[in-house]
Amino acid sequence: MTTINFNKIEKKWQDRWETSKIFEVKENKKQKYYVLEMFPYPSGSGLHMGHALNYTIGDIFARFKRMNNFNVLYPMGYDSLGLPAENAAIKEKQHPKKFTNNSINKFIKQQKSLGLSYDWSRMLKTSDPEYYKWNQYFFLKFLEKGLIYRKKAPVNWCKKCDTVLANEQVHNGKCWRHENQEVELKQLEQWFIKTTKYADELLERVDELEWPERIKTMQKNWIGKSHGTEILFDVNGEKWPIFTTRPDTIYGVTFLVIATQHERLTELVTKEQLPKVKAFLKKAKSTSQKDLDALEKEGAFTGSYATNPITNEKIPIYTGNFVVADYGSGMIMAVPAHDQRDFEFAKKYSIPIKIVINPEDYDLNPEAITRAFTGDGRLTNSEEFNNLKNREAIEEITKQLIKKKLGKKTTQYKLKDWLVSRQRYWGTPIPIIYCDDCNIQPVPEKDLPIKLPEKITFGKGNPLTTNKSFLETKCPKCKKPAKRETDTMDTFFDSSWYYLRYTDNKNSTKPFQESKVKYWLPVDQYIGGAEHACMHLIYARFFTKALRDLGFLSFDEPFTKLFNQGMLHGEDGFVMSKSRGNVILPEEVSKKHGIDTARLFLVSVASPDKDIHWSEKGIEGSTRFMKKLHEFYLSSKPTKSSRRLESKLNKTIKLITEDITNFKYNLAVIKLRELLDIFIEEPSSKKDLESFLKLLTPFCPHITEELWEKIGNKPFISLQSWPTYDESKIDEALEKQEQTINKTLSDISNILKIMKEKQNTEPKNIYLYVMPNELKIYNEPTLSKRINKPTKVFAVNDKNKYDPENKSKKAKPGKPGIYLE
RNA sequence: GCGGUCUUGGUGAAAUUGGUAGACACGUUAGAUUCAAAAUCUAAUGUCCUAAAAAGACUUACAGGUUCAAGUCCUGUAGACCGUACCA
Repeated sequence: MTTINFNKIEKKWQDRWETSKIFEVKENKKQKYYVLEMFPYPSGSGLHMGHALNYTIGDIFARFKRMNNFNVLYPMGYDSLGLPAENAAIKEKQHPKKFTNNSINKFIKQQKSLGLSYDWSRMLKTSDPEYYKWNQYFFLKFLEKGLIYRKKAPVNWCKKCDTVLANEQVHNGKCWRHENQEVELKQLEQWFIKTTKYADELLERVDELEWPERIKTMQKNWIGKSHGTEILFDVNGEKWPIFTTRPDTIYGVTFLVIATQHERLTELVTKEQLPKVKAFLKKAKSTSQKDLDALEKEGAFTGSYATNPITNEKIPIYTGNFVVADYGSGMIMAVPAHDQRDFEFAKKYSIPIKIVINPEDYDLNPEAITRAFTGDGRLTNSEEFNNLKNREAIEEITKQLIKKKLGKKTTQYKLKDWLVSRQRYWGTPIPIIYCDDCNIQPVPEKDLPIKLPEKITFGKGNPLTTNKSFLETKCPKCKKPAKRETDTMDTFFDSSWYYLRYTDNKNSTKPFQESKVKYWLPVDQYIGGAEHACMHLIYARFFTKALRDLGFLSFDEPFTKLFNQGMLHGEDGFVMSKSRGNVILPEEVSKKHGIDTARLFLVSVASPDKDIHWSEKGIEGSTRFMKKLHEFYLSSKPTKSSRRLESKLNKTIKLITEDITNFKYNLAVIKLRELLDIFIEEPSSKKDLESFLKLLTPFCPHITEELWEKIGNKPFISLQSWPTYDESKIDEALEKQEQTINKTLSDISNILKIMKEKQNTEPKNIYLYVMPNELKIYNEPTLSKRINKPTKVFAVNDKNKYDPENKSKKAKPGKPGIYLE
């Protein structure tokens, strides 16, 4: 038994790949293929097996496409701006830049040791001013185009930190650093991008994407287009629009509810009600929807009233924590009889419940109902609309509202405009200057990038607000002293266009050269987790469309195909993560088993779109395979391939090609295992031995390079062409026969076992009775050898057969009668 | 609350359009090899009935339904997970 020095082999080939630059690409005449994994946030703890799985999935695909003669762009970069670096700065007193660069270097080293075939010359980091300069540039372009505006929006505020907290930094309504400090909500003027301008296109084009259906459904629901009616309610002499999909229930409206986070809530709160409302608002724990839903459905009376435009009834306005501020107008008309949440709210605050729709077969009793009736029926208590079917009433009532100029038909989206302002240091500075005289001024393009100052103090507020050298500047218009914007951009801005920058990552005069983007884009295969279904993937799609309309691009969708990999779980069954403490490090696995073994194991456990469970025992199976492979190739002597091997090989090439194309790597590995066993049993030609290595090389690139060289070839197998198959060599009948014979042999051994155990007899001769047309597939010497007993085979219609117990009657097609004596 | 996903042997899992459930691997057991062990090889291995299944019954979280046929489609129940807009 030879031991394989995996690590030596790995190092050897990783070095050779790097020095020969074989994975670096340029635009050429070949057909391009762009494979991209969602770039990582370089966390301080480095990458674990879960990341390794993600990149292995992409690397296999990139290697496969490369061997199929595509010009493959396969780059890697780092989403290196963001909260964790800043948290580390606060907690560990380390500068975010240093923290980030250390993390990136660690990531690169680890990724290289996984044997990933990236074009490293295209690497990018979003924390590099040469990158975020273009964030600022695009921000200004969007501003010019009218895609950006300012509006008040709530933030989580910690008094002790004197700063805004991310939802993640709020734990049970308390600050992450100050356990006793209740988080407050504060309204701040912030920057928004009009993503809703593209809502329709984002929705419509979902259908043309080759993405998993569930992701497409999630996106559609996230955009959430719905048709309805906007009704104007009179509040203190002003018309407030209210969006509803149920104008048929207008006669049943007994109160209005405004969102607790509504910009104009305070205008509605009367002096008398102020203390009550304030007390209620304090219960809000953070701006996150999750936290909001965890709260009991509650509200408070604002003290104001509105007038129902149809009935002219005076109805109270409440504020409630179940109303979403950014949807519709942030205020709803409540119909307790026909909406369950309104019903519960009305019960809680003793608000009247008025029935305006009855089911077809009986009348509801307002005193007796225990829940809202949300089904269809006929109108009641609705004056001239009584007895109308409610579906028709939606149309009729809307018509009348339009006639009276009290409402209109509208479309609403759940999709909100994108709040890009962040009150943090480690992000792209928003290129805006505030001047007392000239107001809000964009930074001139020639002054970009606005770099983050290096000398800063952490711990109290946003470091940018206290940094004079950053803050103080001159107004670009009147040249008087002015102040810079201290908000930075949401990092989703960075990740919305990075896939474009890879095509031209060193360009210092433009974000990218149009011709390069035209050659490489769109991304043919994007790979990443389903957690990005709604946010990153919508922002990136939006960005593409916005840049298209600004004349930078000439395509509509950034990611033609999308693959969602599953998550890696540790041996304890939980998702692998540092905080769980169940991480497996690639370095350690590599030392023990070799990285090829780990790659093979990771993709063979289960279908890559499902969650994968790591198993220290399970990887042994892959190790055995690698040893078997290595040993076989070192001792193999090429001759001429047998028919059986040729059939199996050609069929396997065909099937594995399909499997890899469909990301069914687990099935491909199974076929490779079966194929190797045939190679071990049967004679094979040099060409076929080479084909096997080619099929395996996307999965195990190092050992296959090594064996490719050992059997007398020049490097690199990574640059070889994918094997083709010859349909005429695939012999399905041969495989069927093999199955039949195996089944028969297993039956015989079973009978032998029983006879030995129970009767204590050991038959000497075996007789098989088979269908006459199947006679040719049973080879007597082979059978005798495999059973280790003399075996005779008869056709059931053979008059001279030896069959004392008439077992030939038992024979069926594919299943012979068996007699032993 | 809204939206999405999952549940198959002792374990990880397969099952392309609804068509032989459990491929492949781990583990376990037995045998071979060995002074012995490890490694390797060979065989068996869903559950139950049975002396024995080559020839019985049952079996894909649970309860129903559609169908000649359901792990797969539909309805409901239970449990687990993901996203929910300042984590990326």
